[in-house]
Amino acid sequence: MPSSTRRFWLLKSEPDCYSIDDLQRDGATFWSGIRNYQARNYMRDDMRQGDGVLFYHSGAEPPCVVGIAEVAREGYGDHTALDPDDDHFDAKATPDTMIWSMVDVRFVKKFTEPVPLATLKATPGLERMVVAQRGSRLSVQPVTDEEWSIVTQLGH
DNA sequence: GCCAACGTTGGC
DNA sequence: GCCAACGTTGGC
Repeated sequence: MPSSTRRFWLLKSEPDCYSIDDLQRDGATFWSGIRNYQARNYMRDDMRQGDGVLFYHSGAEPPCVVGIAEVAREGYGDHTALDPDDDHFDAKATPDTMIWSMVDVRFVKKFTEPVPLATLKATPGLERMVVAQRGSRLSVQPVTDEEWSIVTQLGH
């Protein structure tokens, strides 16, 4: 795929842990703590600066897409894996291997209308969206151009 | 709080 | 390499 093509993603976060309001306050943040290989691979290999990100609140009532961010820095080593005091410490990670990767994301906008999961599931064109699939636990997900267009229109 | 779905681990 | 057991995620 040409590097000029902008792609789209969905990042999950529990709002009690890190919410869209936290990102708005911070402006940007490093997306650390991902400890799933598929999610890691997307961040390490596929996410490009400027890619669009749907910010999703999991564990919220209701769970919903709450806004937009963008990739501000492409994949690099997640240093929190090296810190024994960190919740996401991984004894297998070393400064040489790192193992885990993260990206930086920058706040773009908060939706005026959050888009609940139930709406995603009920909206034509979003049937195949990863987050709408039963048992979907992946916290970093690809989003198609069409899905991005529909969801960002729904959210405003 | 329940539990289905999923990813990972480890015995064999 | 299989697969049962386990821990975690996350909707409901």
